[in-house]
Amino acid sequence: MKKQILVTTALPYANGSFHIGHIMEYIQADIWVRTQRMQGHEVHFVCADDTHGAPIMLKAESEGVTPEALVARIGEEHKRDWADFNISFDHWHSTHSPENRELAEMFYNKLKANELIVTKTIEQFYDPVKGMFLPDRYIKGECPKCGAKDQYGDSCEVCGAVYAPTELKNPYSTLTGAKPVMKQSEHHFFKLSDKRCVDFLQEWTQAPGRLQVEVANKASEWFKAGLNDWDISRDAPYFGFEIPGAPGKYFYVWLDAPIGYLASFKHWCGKQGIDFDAFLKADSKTEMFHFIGKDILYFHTLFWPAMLKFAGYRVPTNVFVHGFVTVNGEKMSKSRGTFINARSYLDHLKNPEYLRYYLAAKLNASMEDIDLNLDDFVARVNSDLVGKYINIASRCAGFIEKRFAGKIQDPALWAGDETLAKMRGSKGEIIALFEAREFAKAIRLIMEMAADINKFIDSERPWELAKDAAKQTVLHSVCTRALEAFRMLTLYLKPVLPVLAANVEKLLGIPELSWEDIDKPLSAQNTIQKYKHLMTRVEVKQIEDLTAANQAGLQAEKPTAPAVAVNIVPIGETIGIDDFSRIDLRVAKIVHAEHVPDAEKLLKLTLDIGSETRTVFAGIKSAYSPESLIGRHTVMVANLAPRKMRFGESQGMVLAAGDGTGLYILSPDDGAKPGMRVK
RNA sequence: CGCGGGGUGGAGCAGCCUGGUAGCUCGUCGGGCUCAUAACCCGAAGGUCGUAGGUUCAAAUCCUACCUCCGCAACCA
Repeated sequence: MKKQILVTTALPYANGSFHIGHIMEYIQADIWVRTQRMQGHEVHFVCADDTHGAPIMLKAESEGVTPEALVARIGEEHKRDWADFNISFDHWHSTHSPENRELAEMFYNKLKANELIVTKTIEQFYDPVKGMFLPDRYIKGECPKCGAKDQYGDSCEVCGAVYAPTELKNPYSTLTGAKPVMKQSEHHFFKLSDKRCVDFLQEWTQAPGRLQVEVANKASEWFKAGLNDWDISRDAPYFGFEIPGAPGKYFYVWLDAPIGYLASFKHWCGKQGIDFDAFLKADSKTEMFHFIGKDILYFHTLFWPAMLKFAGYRVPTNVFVHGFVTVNGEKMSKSRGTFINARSYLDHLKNPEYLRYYLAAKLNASMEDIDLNLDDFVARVNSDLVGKYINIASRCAGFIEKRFAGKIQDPALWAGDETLAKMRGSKGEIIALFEAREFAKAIRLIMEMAADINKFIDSERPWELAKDAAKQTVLHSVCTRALEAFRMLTLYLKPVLPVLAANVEKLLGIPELSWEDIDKPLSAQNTIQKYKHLMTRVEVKQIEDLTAANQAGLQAEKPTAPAVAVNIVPIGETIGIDDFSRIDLRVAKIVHAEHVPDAEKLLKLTLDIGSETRTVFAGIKSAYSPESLIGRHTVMVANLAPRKMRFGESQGMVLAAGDGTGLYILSPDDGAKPGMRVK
């Protein structure tokens, strides 16, 4: 029976370019979607840019453009990127669209009619200079426990203390440097704590066989803690949709983001003449799947199903959760050149199918992180794809083309071949693995078959048969069977490698392959074309260039960034000369510098100040390597009371300038000697 | 004791649910072959399956504790 399926991937936030983490999700979903389509199912695969919220508003402001212009520009870039990775989205929309506004308002009104919207007055930090409420991420201050400066409102990265933003000492807004004040505001909440929601979500998330077990476990943890109401409004100024009947209040970006799935689909329905309402109605027989990363589980397993349910729509059939991409075993890092964005991959590696294959060879249905190991990437692609799989065609197509005028042997002569029959018989297993998102298992199975065919060719020795006029029939048979095997391998790999498959279809002179074609072997109708390379190997050099370019790109970015946004903190209160002279500043020579194990921000410095040496822990790891500091002169506060830290005693403080984005230690002019007083 | 997921030959992974001589790809070494994009085929070396206990006739696999790595931590997006 033909299924009707709606598939989405998580909406990317429209404030930056795609990196391979985004692309991994799209590739995973795309392989799954293509598997379904090849079975003849009706699949609608949509996504959109997530465009609202304070960060986009502020980024647009800093660039001197409107938010609309910013998200339009990013949207165009996104579309080019996914298209170049052969992701088969039917439609790509934007949450800043008429459809989304209409749907968001409707959801809100329906939830309100269901008595699931409540208002409460809350207190929040407010930046009086900027005139806006501040999300926690824009507030910094001194740690209430250890006094470390420039800490965020949730925890201290120096001493590890955890606290609320209101406990920060000398808090300031990272936007203006102003001291934030507490201000009251009325917010709208979605009553997730309502018994109807809790009961429904309990049942929905814990239904056997629906969510991945890890996901269901995580959800049950949340139930134990109790569900809290969800704050869905934000105060102006905010880039988003104004809440109906609540002037100055806007929908929180996360409210309209998932609705954006439906907005995108609705737009697509309009173009295609599909009945949107019938597809989405509560008792619809259609299916709906969301591919997401583990970081946004909460939104997709709690808020979203509850919103759909109580607005009277059908709920997701399932939510497929994946882990994160690491590169060479670690989180992507700009300084190591492993922060690979989509465009730079394409510029250097050219062929998106390398990545599609590599990721497929590693992906499974769990939410484990997946590692892109660059050495392994080269080995795997070259060995599996080129050496094993494509090599089969390369070994045999030439014989058929040159010696048999491109015609394969009469199928009646090899119809009963057991190896081929066995390969055909794997169809069900392979489709099942793709559908279960066990791509790595499917690839292993397929590559095993490719290895078998290479062994077969090797044992039959077509190159020797070719020299013997009496053995032309055997030669014809061997090459024909190998090519038929190649055709099947191509079919099995088609969800992963759509472009390569299309080229193979041309080579073999066959129509577009779908799953049922497994039973339609090559025949006299097909003419094998002259073999041309279907895929070139990945050169190690290309990978080196990619990482080098990423590092170079980072260098180039640096000088421009601070120029746009230097955060000037207001001048402090006036002090007398007496106050100043109490601070004993000395020229210090950094005689040694080293990393502190387990410390995220600290370097341990040994300073020579003439009369003695001091040990100082400085929070400058992010900006300096120890090697680059040794031998330098700088300025330190010599009479600061020693402070015990987790890693030892810090006997002073090194002076450095910074605005939260960069960090620059001070240096005296040449000639200054350790121990000289600075005044 | 915040939560989740890992730790298997040099690298990347499978096996673990349903205990029973440790498997795949790459790399290394030796051999073969030459149709093919230095490819393919055969063989070898290399592992106390993170550590310590426990259950069992038998544990990579089940249980407990610990060590360690990665990621996450809703009222940020």
